[in-house]
Amino acid sequence: MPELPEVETMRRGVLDAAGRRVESVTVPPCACRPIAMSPSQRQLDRRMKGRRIDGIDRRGKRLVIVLDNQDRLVIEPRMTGILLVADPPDVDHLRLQMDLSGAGVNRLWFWDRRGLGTVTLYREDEYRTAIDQRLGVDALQISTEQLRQKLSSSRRCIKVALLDQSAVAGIGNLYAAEILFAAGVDPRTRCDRLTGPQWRRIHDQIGLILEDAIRHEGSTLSDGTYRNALNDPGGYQNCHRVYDRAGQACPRCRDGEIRRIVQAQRSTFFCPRCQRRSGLHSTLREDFHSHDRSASLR
DNA sequence: CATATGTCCTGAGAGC
DNA sequence: TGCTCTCAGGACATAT
Repeated sequence: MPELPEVETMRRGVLDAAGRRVESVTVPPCACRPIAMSPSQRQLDRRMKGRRIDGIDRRGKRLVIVLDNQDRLVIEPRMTGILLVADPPDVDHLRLQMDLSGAGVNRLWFWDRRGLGTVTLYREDEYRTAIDQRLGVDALQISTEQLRQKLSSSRRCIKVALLDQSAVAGIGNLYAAEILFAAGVDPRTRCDRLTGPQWRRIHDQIGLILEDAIRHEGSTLSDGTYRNALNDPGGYQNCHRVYDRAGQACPRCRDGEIRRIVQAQRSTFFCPRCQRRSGLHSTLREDFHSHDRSASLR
């Protein structure tokens, strides 16, 4: 389920494509129905052929390929989409192929088992209105004050609000759970009841957890779907402390059990002992956070 | 306006 | 063994 760390890993994995020219954009023969693509493959090919790739950016969970005429190809991996320069896990779910000029990395593939991903080519002004203005500040760029300003008047639970891409872009279900655990905040806390220190801890942990996950090249869950551009699994799944660990002992307090609840039709995992609604926290909790920080930087 | 719910999709795993 | 059912959660459309 690519979230910010996985998409950032994809971006880094295909950076070699920058500076090359697009030779063709095609849909490989595959058994699946086509993914949502706009405009059509024929139009994509026509508009991109011969263009130089000026940059490969990321905004939240979206990968943005910037062409020399300032058109932008936006790839949304959603649940199972990945970008590859190596051979794909199978050829049955290849959705798009981009052939590039030059030696070395001269082919990019978008592979997506479930096919919920999308590929869209925007002109510069379309990109501004459809992507730039609709998405919140990237989770790695947002300040504590910006985060607070966006969410502190909301009545939603903090876990649900963190998934709102128009507030802050890049956090999904998995990292929301890990961030709130590290921040010691109960995921059911309403945004408008969070204290200043809680907002600060949440903001700190957004940066620390996401950066740590990027260092580990993202999370490859038990279904093995997520891969980096070389088709290698990530490593951050071994660092998860609450996600998909219901019933296991809490890695911090050891006594409590990780609980699974459902919020907005999505699983939330947390430790009821370590994650409190109250803004007050004990000395023990401070120890937890300083320990947490050094662990994250390891 | 803010917030909540339904929908798409495929394959893994559970239960019988 | 093979069938049916449920679930995973990204983003958006529609409903409240």
